[in-house]
Amino acid sequence: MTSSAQAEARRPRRPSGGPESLLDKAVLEFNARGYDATSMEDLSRAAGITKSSFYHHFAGKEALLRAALERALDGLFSALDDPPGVEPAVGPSERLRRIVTRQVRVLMDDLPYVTLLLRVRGNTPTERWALQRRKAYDAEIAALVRAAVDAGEIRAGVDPALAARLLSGLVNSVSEWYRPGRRGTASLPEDVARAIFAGVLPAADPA
Amino acid sequence: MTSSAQAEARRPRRPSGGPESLLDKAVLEFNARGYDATSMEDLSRAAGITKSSFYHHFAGKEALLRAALERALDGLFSALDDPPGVEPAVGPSERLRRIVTRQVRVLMDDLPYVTLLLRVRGNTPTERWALQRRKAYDAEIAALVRAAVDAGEIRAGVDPALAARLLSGLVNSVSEWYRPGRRGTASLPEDVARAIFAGVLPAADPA
DNA sequence: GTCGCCTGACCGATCGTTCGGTCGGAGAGC
DNA sequence: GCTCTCCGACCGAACGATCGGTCAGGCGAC
Repeated sequence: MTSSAQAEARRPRRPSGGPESLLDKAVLEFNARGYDATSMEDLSRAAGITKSSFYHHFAGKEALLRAALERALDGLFSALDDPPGVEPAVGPSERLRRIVTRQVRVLMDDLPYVTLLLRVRGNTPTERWALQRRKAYDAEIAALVRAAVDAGEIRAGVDPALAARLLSGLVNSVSEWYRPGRRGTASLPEDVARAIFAGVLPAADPA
Repeated sequence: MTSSAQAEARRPRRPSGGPESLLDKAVLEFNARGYDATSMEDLSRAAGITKSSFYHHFAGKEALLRAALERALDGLFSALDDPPGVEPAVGPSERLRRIVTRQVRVLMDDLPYVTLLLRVRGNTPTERWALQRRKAYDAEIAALVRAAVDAGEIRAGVDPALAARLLSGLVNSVSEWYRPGRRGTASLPEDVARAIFAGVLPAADPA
């Protein structure tokens, strides 16, 4: 670094803020109105530039969607593995508990991106590609649930396929109401995990 | 009935099948592609008539949505009350259990309509109206959850507001994967209720 | 004839996208 | 220090396509 200008040079000359900032704003618009109902003019207005300027940073509307879904999927799959340095879980049930808490955290951190992913319908090749990757993720969860049932860690009579669907539904539903900055959400990942294993409305212990 | 033709006369001269059949087909298209991404031409093609013929039965696209959402909301609210002749539940917890099972049944019976409702974003006055009615429904559920916690029927430490959201999320997630005609879904309403009160993955009893 | 149902042709508006051109800061040459 | 050139960011105008919706009329049953 011969001068500080080298590091500072990343600052854009105009107020757009670069592709990352544009993507952030676009995803918010997509979530507010829905992808199809959001026009390129909506996006450029939210970004403070003209429609044609937007095409200088992104190839088109679908490229924007692709970039957003990619980020969401990467986040999701990162929840499958323990962070480096952590000793592996003892059984499938404990592994599931860790995944659930991590997935909720991903959902909270990348809320707009994951929300967008969860609403994809499959209208375009990009959307179908995302749907397929999401299906692969769900299959991993389902396999773990099956392993936990087979290991005898789960009460007899629970259908693994149904349990896996309800588990995903419960976890993902957080995206429909969680908003960052809410008080009392620091324990949300653990709260959701507790709801999975003990019930959303567990009966009171007989006093 | 002076002749058998009288009963048969309901059969249309042309293949449309009347407003109800049109609404059924339209809702299926809405769910497959999303409301905004579905054009009136898609709808008329699915119904086997031309676009302009469609306007003979419905005032427009939004009227179609309104009729569908109305049906979904009526179904939802019908789950709040016991059917006539049934003695009332003893406590809020038992009342919640009955509502959950009935709501799942409504979801299974009117799957496309409820699915459409659960995806509404609020872009038009009709959508905002539906969102408002749905919010009122959720408030009823939340009040019941609070009552169950206050009555001491739920394990101490459970946050009523969070529990109500997770409950709705778990129940409504059924719409994302349930398809009529699946085997082993006769017990689904009770299975979901069990997951709410005992957990999606309840720990095995120590043998 | 009349009425219910249906049709093809057409409307203005808006869609995602493209294109030619403007603007201003950065770097090179002197 | 002062030009000259370059280039990335930006813009206005317009493209063909498609959108939701309209309209005047045809056709068959009663």
